[in-house]
Amino acid sequence: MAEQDDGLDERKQQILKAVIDTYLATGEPVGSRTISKYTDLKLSSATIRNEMADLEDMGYVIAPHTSAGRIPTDKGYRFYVDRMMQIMKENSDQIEKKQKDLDKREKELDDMRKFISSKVDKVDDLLENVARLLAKDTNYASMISTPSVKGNKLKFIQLTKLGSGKILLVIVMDGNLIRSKVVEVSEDITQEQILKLNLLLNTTLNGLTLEQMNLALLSGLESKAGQEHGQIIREVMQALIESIQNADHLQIYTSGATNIFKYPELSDSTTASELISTLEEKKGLTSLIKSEKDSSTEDGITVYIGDETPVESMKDCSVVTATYELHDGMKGTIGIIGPRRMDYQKVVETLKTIRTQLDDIFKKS
Amino acid sequence: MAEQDDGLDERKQQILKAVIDTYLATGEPVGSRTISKYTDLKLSSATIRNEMADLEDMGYVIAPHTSAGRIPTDKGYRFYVDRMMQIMKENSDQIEKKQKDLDKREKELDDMRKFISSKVDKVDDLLENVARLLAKDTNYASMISTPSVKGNKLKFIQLTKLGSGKILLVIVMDGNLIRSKVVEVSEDITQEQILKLNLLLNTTLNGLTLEQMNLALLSGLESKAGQEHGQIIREVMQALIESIQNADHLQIYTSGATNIFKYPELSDSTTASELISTLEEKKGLTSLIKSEKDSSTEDGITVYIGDETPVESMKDCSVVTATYELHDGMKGTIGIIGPRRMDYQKVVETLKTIRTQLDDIFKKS
DNA sequence: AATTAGCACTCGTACGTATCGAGTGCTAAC
DNA sequence: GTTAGCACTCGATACGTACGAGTGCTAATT
Repeated sequence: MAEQDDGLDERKQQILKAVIDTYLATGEPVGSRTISKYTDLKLSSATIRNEMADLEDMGYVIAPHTSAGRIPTDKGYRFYVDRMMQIMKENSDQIEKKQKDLDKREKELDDMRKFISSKVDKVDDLLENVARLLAKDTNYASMISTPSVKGNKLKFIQLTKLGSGKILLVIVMDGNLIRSKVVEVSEDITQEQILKLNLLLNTTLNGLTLEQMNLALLSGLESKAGQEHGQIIREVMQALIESIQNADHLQIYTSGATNIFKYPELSDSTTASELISTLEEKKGLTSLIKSEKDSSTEDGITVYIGDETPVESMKDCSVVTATYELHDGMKGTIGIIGPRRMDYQKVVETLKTIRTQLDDIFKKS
Repeated sequence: MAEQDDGLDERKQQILKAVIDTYLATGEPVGSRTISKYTDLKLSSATIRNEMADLEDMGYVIAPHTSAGRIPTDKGYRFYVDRMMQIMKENSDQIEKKQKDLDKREKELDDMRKFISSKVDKVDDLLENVARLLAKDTNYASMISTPSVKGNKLKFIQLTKLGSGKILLVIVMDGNLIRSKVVEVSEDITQEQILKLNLLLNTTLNGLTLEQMNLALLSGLESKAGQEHGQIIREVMQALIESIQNADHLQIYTSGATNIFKYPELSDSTTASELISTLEEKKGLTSLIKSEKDSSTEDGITVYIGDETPVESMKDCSVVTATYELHDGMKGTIGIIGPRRMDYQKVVETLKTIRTQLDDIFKKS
């Protein structure tokens, strides 16, 4: 009943929640009268006013100008996200939500299944479509990164003579990921040489992860093979090394960038332009992709509010990211980018179900 | 001296050109006084006014409101592009342009060379970078499509047993384009079967273009192979057929979408949103990709002005496209999307040099 | 002591009016 | 055929007023 951590007593919390909830819905500063009616707590606007003044002093809300209602500050949002979303989770307004959830999930699953059928060699398409789906579903912008394959095990390497001076190099990894390349060599290589090389490579490298094939191992292999087979082999090995090192080239898909125009606070032409640029260019998004550990929430979902985001151009946004897992520790990142006043609850939920589904898909393949 | 086609005498043409030129530069309606000073034709503003009134009657320019200057209509732009740009080409203001051109081209060439070094298996990266370059260079939005490989000849097909129930399928085409896929089959196939199949496929299909491998040929092959080798083979063939038919999946890269914010007439939030959406989604851009023939200009460069563009959301834009050639008739399309008042001359020139460079790169590989 | 009613005050928004100036069309003079 | 001159139009800009939502504070109420 009395003061809790952060000095917010029960009632202040309720009022803060009310402010944020209605602000999320309307996007406009919310006044004391509104709350006095909206909530079940039977309090007059005057009382609310006093409390809100306190909340403002404590930095949870702010009034854009003297005679306007209050809007949440980043601190307010943070409190809301950290403290209040779990409470809601356990709470009881799920009667109506259950049904909605079921419908939505059903639809999502359906959409997903369509793309599962198009199998593994189209991971790219799958991810792209997931991004699209997310964006359409949430009305925010979405991004998704291809999972790292660094931890993937090598299944099979094959060199094939293609014609004069050209050799086809194919690398197959766990999860049926394929990388292929045509290598041009200065001299011809004999059929026999290729066969031997194939054998050597497969016996030496098979089952290793890309990580384990460090430079030392590979260049050791290169010189060894070169000793036996000469200069051309060295060229081939060099190409192989390059291929393996480039195999992990991370890709990022985005969708729904234009959703930001649905939120006036982001529609201003320079803000929008910068935002869309970073979404288009993709490079800037890498800082959102998570390394193993820093999953701040237990379930690998992170919420960045306003300035907290590592991406400069998203200072006026909030970003929610989740990781999905391929198999052993290979992670990709999904992200939702929207206005500060995004529906955090819905986004977190959506992200969770999508993540689960992706996990399932990849585990099967 | 007298009336030419379209009823525009020499002087009217000069005035029209002046209007358009200064409007391209400023983006604001241009008045009679401005032109009277700007041009070398020694005419008072009053005379210009009369001429401009005529031009308005004929539909080449329009006044946004009573007391404003004139801006070009689509018809005006069209005339400008069709008639006047060749003239300028031959004209003499190239003294200053030459140097600028040289610098620019040099820079472009340099940038290109960097990416040529990264060779053919990165066509995608190359094209993406060309798009970026174009966008940065012109300050408009750019798009570029991967060339069709329908006309590409098959060089090599290879099936490899990968493990139980899995077969690696690799297709190599002219220009070292590779498509690969892992095929899952219900039963194991023997090593011997695979070798025979490899032989059969290569001897039958080698040198054919993807186009020539029509369904009839392939399914004939399928049943023939199936007869000899049973059910599993049929599955493999089926996968092959799919692969070949999907091999030509066209990709489109875009860049600089946010450049449109540099032009107020496109910055309005709904216009911008629609435009950026179609650039982001890419699907809508396919109508810009050209079939062989309809190169309206001799050199395969097409200029769409305003409503002329086949893309709905670009009604307020102009679009200039060019085709580049891989080798035998395989074409890709480059496009620039900007405001009606785009610098047509510069864009056409830039497009031409880029196209030439692309042609060169691909001819070498 | 906490809550509430009441009220003066603030400030953003909408709207009407006045002013300004760029540019036109037209007429008459050259 | 060209140009000077002038009345006129109309968007843009600035300013003043009215309105209303919402506040903060004080005094009354429970």
